[in-house]
Amino acid sequence: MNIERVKSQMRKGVLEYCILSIISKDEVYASDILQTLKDAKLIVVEGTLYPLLTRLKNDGLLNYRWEESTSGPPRKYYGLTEMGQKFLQEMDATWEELVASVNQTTSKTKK
Amino acid sequence: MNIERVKSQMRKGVLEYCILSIISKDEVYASDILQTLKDAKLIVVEGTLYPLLTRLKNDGLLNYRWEESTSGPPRKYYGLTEMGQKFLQEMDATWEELVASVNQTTSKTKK
DNA sequence: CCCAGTACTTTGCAATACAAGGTATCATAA
DNA sequence: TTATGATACCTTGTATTGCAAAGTACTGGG
Repeated sequence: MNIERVKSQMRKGVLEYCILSIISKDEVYASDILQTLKDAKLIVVEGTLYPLLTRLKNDGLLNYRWEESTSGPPRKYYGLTEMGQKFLQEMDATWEELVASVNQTTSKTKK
Repeated sequence: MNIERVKSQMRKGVLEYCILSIISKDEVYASDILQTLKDAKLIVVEGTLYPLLTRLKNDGLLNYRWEESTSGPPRKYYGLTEMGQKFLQEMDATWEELVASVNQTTSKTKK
C-alpha cells in the first residue's frame, strides 16, 4: 500500500469528468488533452486516454473530425455531442455532491 | 453509460480515505461505518466494505479487537495504527490536491 | 427447535487504468 | 531513395477492486 496507488485511485473516478470538461471548452486532440491534464497535475498516459476517448465516443458523448497536420499524421479533433453536454452537467452535480460527502465524512469534528 | 456508473466510479477513489477518516474519529465496527457513509450519501454495501477493511488491516493501517454484543454475534471494533494515522494525513493532502486539480481542469473559463 | 435479526466472510464477475509495444504518417537529410 | 526522428493513434495483457449474491455463525424469542 502506498500513497501513489491512492492518488491513482482517486484520479480514476474523475478522469472522464475532466476529459469531457476539457473537450467542452475547445475542440482538442489527444495530445492537447494530455497536456492540459498534465498541467493540472493529473498525470495520464496515452494507453489510458485513447481507450477512454473511444469509449466516450461509442457512448455517444463525443464526436470527432480528422484534421491534417503540418507536422505529422492527421489528428482526431474531439467535440462534445448534445448528449455529452447534458452528461457533463450531470457530472458537475455529481462531483459537487461527492466533495460535499467527503467533506462531511472527513470533517475533523468527532461525531 | 449512465450517471450511476460515474458516481460509483468517483466514489471508489475516495472510499479508503473516508473509511480511514471515520475510524480515526472513533473506534467503530462495520455497521457503524456503513451507517456513517450512508448518512453522507456515500452508499456502500457489505461486500465492498469487508474486503476493504481486511485489506487495510493487512497493510498495517488498521487493527481491531473483538467485542461481545448483547444483540448478536461479536463485533470487530477497528482503530487506526500509527501508520494508519500517518497515511490518513497523506490522504488528506492528496484529496486537497485532487480537488484543486479538478477545479482547475473543469473551470468554466475557456483556456 | 426453528426463526429472525445481526455480523462477518467468500466467490465470481465486470470495469478499467496502466505498461508496453505496435502501426502509420510526415518532414528532413544523407 | 532511403533512413531517421518526431508525432499520432491503437492494441494487448495484467492487476486491481467495487459489487451482487450467497454463505457461515452467533443470539434470543416463540
